[in-house]
This record gives sequence, structure tokens and C-alpha cells, in this order.
Amino acid sequence: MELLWRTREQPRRGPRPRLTVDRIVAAAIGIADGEGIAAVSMRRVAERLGVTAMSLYTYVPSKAELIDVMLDGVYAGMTRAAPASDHWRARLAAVADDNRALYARHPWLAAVAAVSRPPLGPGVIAKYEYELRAFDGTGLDDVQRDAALTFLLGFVETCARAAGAARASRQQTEMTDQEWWEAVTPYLERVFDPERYPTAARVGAAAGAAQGAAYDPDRAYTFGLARVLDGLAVLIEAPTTRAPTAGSEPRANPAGPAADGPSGPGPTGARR
Amino acid sequence: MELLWRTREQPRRGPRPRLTVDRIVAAAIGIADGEGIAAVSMRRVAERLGVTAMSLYTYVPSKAELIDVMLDGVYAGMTRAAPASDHWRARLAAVADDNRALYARHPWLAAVAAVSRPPLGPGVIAKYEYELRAFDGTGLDDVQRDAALTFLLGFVETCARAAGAARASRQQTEMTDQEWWEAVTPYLERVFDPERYPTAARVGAAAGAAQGAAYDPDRAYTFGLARVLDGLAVLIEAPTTRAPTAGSEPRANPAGPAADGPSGPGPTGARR
DNA sequence: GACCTGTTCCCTACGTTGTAGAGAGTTTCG
DNA sequence: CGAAACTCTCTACAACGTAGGGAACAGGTC
Repeated sequence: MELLWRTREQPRRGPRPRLTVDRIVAAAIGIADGEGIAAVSMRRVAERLGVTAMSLYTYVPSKAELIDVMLDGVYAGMTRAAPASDHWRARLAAVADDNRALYARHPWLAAVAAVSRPPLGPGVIAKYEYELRAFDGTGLDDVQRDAALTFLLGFVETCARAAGAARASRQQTEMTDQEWWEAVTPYLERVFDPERYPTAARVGAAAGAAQGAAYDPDRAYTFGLARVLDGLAVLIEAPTTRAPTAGSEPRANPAGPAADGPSGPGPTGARR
Repeated sequence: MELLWRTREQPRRGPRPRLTVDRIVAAAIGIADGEGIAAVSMRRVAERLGVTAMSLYTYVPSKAELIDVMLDGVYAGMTRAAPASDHWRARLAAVADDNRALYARHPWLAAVAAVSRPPLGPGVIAKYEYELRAFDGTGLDDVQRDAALTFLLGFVETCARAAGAARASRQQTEMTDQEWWEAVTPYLERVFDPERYPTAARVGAAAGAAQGAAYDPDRAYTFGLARVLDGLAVLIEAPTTRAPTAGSEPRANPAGPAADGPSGPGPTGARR
């Protein structure tokens, strides 16, 4: 916490610090961006700063906290290109795109992001505030807003994770998707029984042909985002009315809308 | 591959094996179920089987492959409670529930599941076949089916990941969500400016109060699944027809619906 | 029976990892 | 000038995945 907000009276005595938390975080982010989160070790970060691993512990209590601060840091510096469009759909799409762009710049984020008990630093909170605003005018109540945002961001994260996994297997095996498929096919033909799995054979072939791979991150994102927004639209554009844009009476749709929480003790949680 | 399908002529010479791949996989799954995937080390698995770490390498080329086989294994043994309901919506909800139940039984799965280039074993393929069938009668074409399934499963995985993260932080900190919040609040009050972040303050408070925590996995699942199905409904319940539910004109909402892939070379990919 | 050969399993060892503990060096306060 | 506070380094530990080099075992062929 003190770390996240950089609140700590600096010491008066002792040799003057050669490092700052910010420099450490920047170095760690640099490594993570270039070589993945797995390459971020205390020794590696220290080396980049010209000190030993242990000296980092004067600034940061542990690696877990360092990663929390990295996360808050990239959130704080995130570009928010979202247009103040008047249509909620465009605004939400922009929020999704911004997040996707962030994952593109910092692929390690997808492997790190914490949902429950997020590190409540300035970056996390600013992001939460900003993204909640995209729901202004939708008529959703506060609980629904939070749930809807979590839903949207979760979708983008899934896409980013999948894209990251795809990139990783490309690098590790040093094979393109096609080469992988060609390597795997002859074996599969020997064991796979198309009569037992007719749908899998047909759909797999069609999807593979359309995408040039078993999985295409871009398509998955485009397809999924449309579904996500359509799904939220059913909640937002209410039962009775039905003009081009918003409606009144946001409540209730199939499978039960978000609940109306009856009090309960509880946190002023932020998300992600 | 040989590993996944257990196709390998057993040797005629040499001491008779004390282990089998199945026993190794079962031991590894047992550890992962009980203590998380991080506790699955070669030494630990070996210990549970009464051998040394290195002897596992006679059966399994590396830890990565072992995890692939674990994944295929739990998929193969998965219960599929999906009712052969006549409504696609009920069938898809059942598929989601089945997957959620699987993640509940094997929480480590969420931290492991590979989307692109999945280990194409019998379990993975059977699961793919079964789940694709849930789309029978929806009128979706093959490419759309695959995309829709990936979308649905991705959603469930996200929920499972979040739930797993919540459980992990509960265990690691040995704090309930409330205790965590109470620990963090006094500090937050000192640095957080509600005037700067009015929406975050209000929505966070409302969501926290409703959930009793910053994040509630059950609510997130219920809410999200309804949105996912609503979103797919817009795609499925087409332009012309349609009674009680959807609106007209589903095509081209902003962010466009699924694409129509033009050929391309490619794999008969399976998913997950 | 004896040998060869392919297997299984163990021992040791290397280079990583996060971080605990002790101590050396540096700066400021009383 | 101490003394206290602080930064940074060194060494060390347990745990990780797995490479390399054997020892013990069992079948096939003489």
C-alpha cells in the first residue's frame, strides 16, 4: 500500500539511495515486456540496475509486491482513447480496445492480472473510475455496472491470455501453426476416428481452414466482443421501450439479471 | 502424442516397469487437486509413487508433457450432465455448468488450460465433439459454432481463474475478504480522494456491499452466463423469425458480427 | 548355461529461483 | 565524536527441472 502510493517519509540518515521504486518498477516492466514475466527475477532486475539482488529488498518487500506495483504502474500510464461517444456501445467497445492495446504492449499482464483483492493503487483506481464512466446513461444500477465491467474486462483478458499462449507456443516450438499441424496430422490420422467424432472432424476442419490455425486471436476477439456487447444490450436496452439507443426500465431479463444485493457488510471494492 | 493416446509397444526386455503413465498422471492430478499446480514437482510426484524424480523420465519426456496428459485425462473423465433439452439455451448452460463443475473439482485447470495448439488427446477431442453437439439446431455454421464454443468456454475459464485467485489470496494471507478490507481501509482513507473518483467510490461501495467482498465468483458467473447466452441469442435467433425474445435486425451492430472466413490453408483444429 | 542388448531406476550434479542473516560502509543527529 | 539509521553486499539454503553416467534386471540368441 505505502508502496503503491509512494507514501513514505524518506529517511534522513544513511547513505543516499542509489535507486527508487520507480526505477525498479520500470526495469522490471522493461524485462517483462521484452522477455515475458518469467524472465523477471530479482537478480535480473538488479543486474539491469547495476546492483545486487538483495539490495532491491530495501525498496520492495518481496517479488509479489513488485508485481503489484508493476500492474498498478501500467494501468496508471494506460492510454485511454475512448471517445466520449454518445452511444454506450461505442464507448464500451473503446474500453475493450484500450485494454486489448494494453495487453498488446504488455503481454505479461494477462498472466498476472488479479481480480479479487486488486492492488488498490492510483492506477487501478483511476482505471476503474474511467471505465465505469463508460456506463453512464445506460440505466444500469451500480451493482450491475460493476458486474458488467468485470464481465467485459474478463472477456478481453481471456483473449489476451489465449493470444499470449499462442505466441508462446510459436516461440517455444519454433514452428508456425501450419508446421505444427503438419507435424501432428500424420499421427492423428492413425488414432483419430472420424466416425466417432464426426462433428469435431467437420467443425475442426472448417474452423482450421477459415483461420489458418486451430485458433486465431483476432477473430476470437472480434467475434467475442460483438457477443459481449449484444449480451449487455439485452440487459441495457430494456423490455418495454426500444428506440435506437437506451431505454428506461433496465431491470430483468432471462436467466435473471444481476441481483439486488441486500446490504451485507462490506468493502468498497475496486476492480482490477 | 504417443503419450496422449498411450500407443507404444511395450518393451520385451529389461526389468518390468514399476510404474505406468496412468499411475503417474493420477498421482500428479491428486497433488494438483489438493495443493495446487505449483505443488506438482517431479520430485513430489515421484515421492508419492515411491520412486525418485528421475525415474519418471522413463515414462514422460518432460513436465510439460505430463501436464498435457493430466489435462487430457481430466477432460476424458469429465461428467457431462447436459440434458438433451430441446432448447439450445439450456444445452449451452449445461455445457457451461459442466465445465464450471470440472474447474471446481480441479482448480488447477484454470491456470493451465491451453487454447491454441491443445494437446489433441482422446479426452480433448471427446469433449470438443460433445460440446459442439450442443449447438445442433441453432443454425450456426461450422466456423461460427467453433467461435461460439470458444467464447463460451473462455468465459467459464475466466470465472474459474478469478475464483481460483480469490481462493489463493484467502489462503495465502489467511484473511477473509472482510478482514482484508478492514486491513486496507484505514490506509485507503488517507490516500483515496472520493471527489476525484466519485464513480469508483460509489460503485465500489455498492458492489462491495452487495457481495460482501470486492469480488464474488458465484455472482460473476451467474451474471456473465446470462450475458453470454443473450449475446449468442442475438446471433442465433436470426433476423427474420423470432418470437418472445430478441429484437429484429441482428446483423451489423457496431463491432460487426462474426466474419465469413475465406478459405486459407489449414488445420483441422480442435479446441481446448 | 553364458552373453548381448534394451530397459528401468538411482545418484550426483548444474544452473536457476526467492529470500534469510550477518556484516560492511555511509550519512546525519545529538 | 560517538551512536544511530540506513543502504548495499556476501554468503547460504532449500527447492526447482533435468542432463549424464552408471547399476540392476530381464528377455533373445548362442
